[in-house]
Amino acid sequence: MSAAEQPEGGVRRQSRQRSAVLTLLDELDGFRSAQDLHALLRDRGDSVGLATVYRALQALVDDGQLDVLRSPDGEAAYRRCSPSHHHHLVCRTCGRTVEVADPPVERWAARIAAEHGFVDVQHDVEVFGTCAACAAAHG
Amino acid sequence: MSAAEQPEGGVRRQSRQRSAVLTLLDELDGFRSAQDLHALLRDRGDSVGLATVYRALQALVDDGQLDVLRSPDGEAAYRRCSPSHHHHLVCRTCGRTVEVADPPVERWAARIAAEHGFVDVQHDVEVFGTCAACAAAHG
DNA sequence: GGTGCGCATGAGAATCATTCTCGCATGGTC
DNA sequence: GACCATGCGAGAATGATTCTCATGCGCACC
Repeated sequence: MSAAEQPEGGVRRQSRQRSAVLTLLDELDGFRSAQDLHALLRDRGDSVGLATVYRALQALVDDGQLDVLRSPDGEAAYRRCSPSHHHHLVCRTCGRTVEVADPPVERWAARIAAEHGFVDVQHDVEVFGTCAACAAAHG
Repeated sequence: MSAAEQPEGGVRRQSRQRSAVLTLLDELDGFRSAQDLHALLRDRGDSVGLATVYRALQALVDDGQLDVLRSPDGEAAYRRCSPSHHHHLVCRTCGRTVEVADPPVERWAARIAAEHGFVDVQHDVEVFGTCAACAAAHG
């Protein structure tokens, strides 16, 4: 833990557990917590250790194959998504997620940062709401 | 935990510890974690329990006097700020923060949500970067 | 097809932030 | 000045995530 940050790791080995995690995420369309995913895997018979789920998720995040979201109570939620830059519109009732890619926000963030002399800018945008289906069911 | 969510609390009592937390936050201009704040209070001689710091912070957040930010490693960070709606531009090196209030993003979020049939919309935007001072010091 | 190396796995312990418990102190009110 | 609810503090409890370490197994090579 002093210097080398393994530039491109070694081989990323294929394993039953990792494909199980990825497969499960492919079938779900909302953000799920690591604990949730672990429970779901157990349910469907794919016995996987909790630590392994965390490791698999981190590896996938590193690869850019997953997006992470931190719920207000501190739990991390993961979701399979396209590798290009985008943001999320999340239903706070059913968890359904829509990927949103919109140049205006990107430009806005860049402009705001530039105005204040900030460089090397990243941004983080999430929009929460109630989707049409849930709003209808609720009313 | 069944029904009553004390609508407007009772009396919010004044105490040495609460003012100490608020005073400290007034003097700092970046986001600080609860643990940090607790340590700082101890350092300056204001002996305050950790639980009390958390309670005070939550009360202040409820009052809208503080903003909360969740760092990627799951720690919550707090900062004194204006009560009106705004977002933050945060220096990832020194933690310096600039409040940004800009109508375009608000409109963007509302539009995106509307396009997908979402209602009752909230959004969460943070912009991270390196401020001019830190960029200069670093290069 | 067989062998070996090294990363991956898994169970449980460890860690860390946060919340809860409970008895005591004290602010604010009458 | 007394009373009662709310705040305090120390430490235990909780819950998510990470670490440890012995064993398992994917994959490259023969």
